[in-house]
Amino acid sequence: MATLSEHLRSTLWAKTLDGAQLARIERDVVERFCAAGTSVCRKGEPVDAWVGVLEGLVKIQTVSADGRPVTFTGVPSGGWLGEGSLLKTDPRKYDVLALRDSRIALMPRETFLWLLDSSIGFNRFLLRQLNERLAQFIALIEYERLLDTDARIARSLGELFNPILYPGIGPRLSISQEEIGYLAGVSRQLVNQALRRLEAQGLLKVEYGGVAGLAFDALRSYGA
DNA sequence: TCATTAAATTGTT
DNA sequence: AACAATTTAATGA
Repeated sequence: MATLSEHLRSTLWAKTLDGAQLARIERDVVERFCAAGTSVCRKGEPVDAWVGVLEGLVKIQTVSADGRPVTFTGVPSGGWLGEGSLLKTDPRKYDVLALRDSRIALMPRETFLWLLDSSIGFNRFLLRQLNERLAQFIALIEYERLLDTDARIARSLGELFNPILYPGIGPRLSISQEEIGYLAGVSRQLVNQALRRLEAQGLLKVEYGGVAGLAFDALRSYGA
């Protein structure tokens, strides 16, 4: 199993840092284990760290007034989240839940702000990530109104394979159909049927415990 | 290495 | 939601 240090060095943003910067990151970032089903951080808490997913899968969601959970997006290995909340002083506006046993990295706010002041490469990474996320949420509104099961699942998978936000993903995504259901907000049965239809269209391959060979672009624009 | 068992996941109703 | 079939992982000979 890769160490925290190895994980940090392999992130996109760390590649642009010099030795001294990297040394401070490795000193300040702490690792936390989150078991499947437990929360990584909760809505309403003060935001004191940038959150990275070293291994595993988490989802970002809020709970609506009538108690119905609404998932915004999933974040797999290699993803980082919460930079928006770190730049403001408001409490966190959403829950982050671990869908699987996950190793989580926490970069203290102070370190995050220091990096922001000292590394152009880090700023470039953040700008790219914020821009990508914005596009993602615009697309989300579009699909929310379509309410088509196949399209929602295609979009969810397309997000999880977004190479800009989540560069650590390989050609295969290990995710059960049940987990896809949680992310897309549909039942496992519908996920199963939708996956078969998507497979029939050549957009992906259904495998045991995961999906492979995804046509990333086609999935993201599915139904459009 | 192989056989057996348990656990996880999938496919169907 | 429940059930059966399938795949993987774990165990021990």
